[in-house]
Amino acid sequence: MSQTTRADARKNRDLLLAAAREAVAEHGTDASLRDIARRASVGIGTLYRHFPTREALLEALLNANFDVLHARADSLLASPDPGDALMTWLGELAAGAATYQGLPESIMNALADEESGLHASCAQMRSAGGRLLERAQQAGSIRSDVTLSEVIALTLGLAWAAERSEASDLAARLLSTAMYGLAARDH
Amino acid sequence: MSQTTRADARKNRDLLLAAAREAVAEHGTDASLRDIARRASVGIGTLYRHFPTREALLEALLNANFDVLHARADSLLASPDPGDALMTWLGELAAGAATYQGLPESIMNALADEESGLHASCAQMRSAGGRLLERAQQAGSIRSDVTLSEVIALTLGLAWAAERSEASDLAARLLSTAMYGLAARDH
DNA sequence: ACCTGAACACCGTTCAAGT
DNA sequence: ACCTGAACACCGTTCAAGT
Repeated sequence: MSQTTRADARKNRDLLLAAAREAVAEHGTDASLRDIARRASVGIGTLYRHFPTREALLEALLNANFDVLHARADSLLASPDPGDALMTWLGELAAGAATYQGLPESIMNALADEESGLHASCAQMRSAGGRLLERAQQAGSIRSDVTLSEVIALTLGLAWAAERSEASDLAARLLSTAMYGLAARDH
Repeated sequence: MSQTTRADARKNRDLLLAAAREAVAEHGTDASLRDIARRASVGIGTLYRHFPTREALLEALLNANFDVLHARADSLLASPDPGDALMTWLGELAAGAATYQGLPESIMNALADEESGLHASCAQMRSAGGRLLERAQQAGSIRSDVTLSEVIALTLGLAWAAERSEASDLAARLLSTAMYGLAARDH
């Protein structure tokens, strides 16, 4: 990353990331690390030197995706309907988690484990959603007794379920159903 | 199983099941098969002879649990409130799926894969829930556009999410929230 | 400073050899 | 009919030896 990085190291890092992207696309989040090193034509030790854990590798892989989700949350914060804004964002979270097989699980695990190399990214993502949730609750469109962690867990749980299903729109359908459950009612 | 089974084979089967129960309780659904054979003081080949796949072993392990769930569905079919009955049963499904770590995933996979040794048990369980869902929909307490597979996927997804969380009541909380979403509304 | 790959301790699964 | 465990092809992870 820094400008003092040796050119060969920098190149290996890039090769590893490209190989990882391929392998994870094919085999999901728990793709073989050995296989990734092989694809990158690099020793397995080199992979470990650049990415000490699988989660650190995933973090590098998903960086851009998290940034997009974060930016989306910020822009949705300015949209007129707070309830719709949250719903839209959760839908994008679910869609993003469907990028790679096993990703909902990786994110969920990372949120629960502060030591995970993926924790910071995920926690930041969650916080971004938190602002949308607060706004929706203050606007009275979402139940006030519901927690940020619950909303995220719900969304990732549905994304997880959708992974193991032929119905490609399952996540969206389940999410929209669940949103009815999250809606505040005045009776 | 049959009465012509040799006594030693029968004994090994029982030893394997007891060992599996222990190992799965400790390490979840993907406990090491080798470790199970070791705990049973049996060759790894013997495990494979009795249970050709991990799913077949799980099936034997979970048999009784599925029977209970099935019976519960039947008895709840006679309860006065169809909506409550479904909710209660789904709650018990979620609780049952929390028996072993990884069980929601095993069930979900089995439902999606007809070749799985666990498929029949799970499909039967799902059907039992189907009768409760139909009744609740005919009574007008559950939205009619919702599918049996969706309701099961929703429930297992929430049970899965609850696995990775400190809040022990998360599954129940999420499920009750989701049930609001499943409720039919007359406005 | 970085890279390599052998080495270690595990897997799941099969199958020839035994009783 | 059933049991055994060596054998095979994989893992993740570490670390001495190299440049």
